[in-house]
Amino acid sequence: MNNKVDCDIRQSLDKISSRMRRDYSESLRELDLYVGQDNLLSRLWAGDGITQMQLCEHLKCEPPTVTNMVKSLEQNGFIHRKRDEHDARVMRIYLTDKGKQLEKPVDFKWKQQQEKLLHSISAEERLFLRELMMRMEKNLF
Amino acid sequence: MNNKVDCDIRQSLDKISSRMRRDYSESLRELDLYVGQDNLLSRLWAGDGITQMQLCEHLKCEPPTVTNMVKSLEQNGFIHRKRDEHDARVMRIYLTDKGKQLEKPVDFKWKQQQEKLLHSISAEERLFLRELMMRMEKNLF
DNA sequence: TTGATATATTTAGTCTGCTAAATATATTTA
DNA sequence: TAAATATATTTAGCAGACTAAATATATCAA
Repeated sequence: MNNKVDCDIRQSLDKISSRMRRDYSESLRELDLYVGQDNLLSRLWAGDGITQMQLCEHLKCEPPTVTNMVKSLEQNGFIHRKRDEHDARVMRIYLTDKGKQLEKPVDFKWKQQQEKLLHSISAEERLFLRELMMRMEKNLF
Repeated sequence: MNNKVDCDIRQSLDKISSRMRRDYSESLRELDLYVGQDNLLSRLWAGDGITQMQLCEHLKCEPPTVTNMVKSLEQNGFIHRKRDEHDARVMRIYLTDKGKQLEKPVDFKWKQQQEKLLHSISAEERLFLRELMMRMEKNLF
């Protein structure tokens, strides 16, 4: 096994993902969003009124991370929090109108970023790439 | 073009890299390192006495990031800083013995992580994967 | 030589992440 | 019912990463 190749794959992965994150982050600033917040909103666009724990699970991150993101999004008026009526430990997160209106522009930016990453890669190659990625995911989780 | 596939590739990439980062981070804590610091040290193992600007370029990050990483590594005794003799603006970074000794254990952990990611993927597949990644890199930079 | 510009680094402040510990509320069990 | 345990969230504090602005030193040009 050529170890140099393995090494380059990992390093490449790191480089690609950090660069994408950076570019995407910059692009999202035009919408007054920070990278990561789009993913949280994305879950809410699919249905809001969910709890912070559910957001944790979806974002695959820890509770304090959600607390901070939610706080920041609320301060910017994209969402609001309401305590659950039946369980006072639980906070439920709802979109504001301002938050709802972000769906289309975020989707556009996402697709733009997507196309930048993959434009030189054919449909068949994308399929194969996706399959390999899913195998890598399985290896990690 | 199937948009769902495109979407999954990006999301997959995000998931894989953040999970790897998390796992690797945890693994590095056994060596009293934080994720990212290994990469900085790695550049020094290839030759120390370089400037912070050179580290920036290698790590593809901004100067304040290097300032903070270097400060933390210095506080933990892995490196030390010395002002350049001919240009007083420049700080040069050197490994301490403690820093030098980390090379092998970090390399071991890196390989471990590498193998976890790729173990179900054959040599030919790795080659192809690497080629695709390099094309994606080109798309981004 | 003085003034303008360029370069290297630091400081301050923000966000995404994390862990550990605190708080508040629910549930279970003795 | 009271105490122990479980669950949801917050707080505090740290790291990587960023931008904008400050600082210090070099260089270049009039």
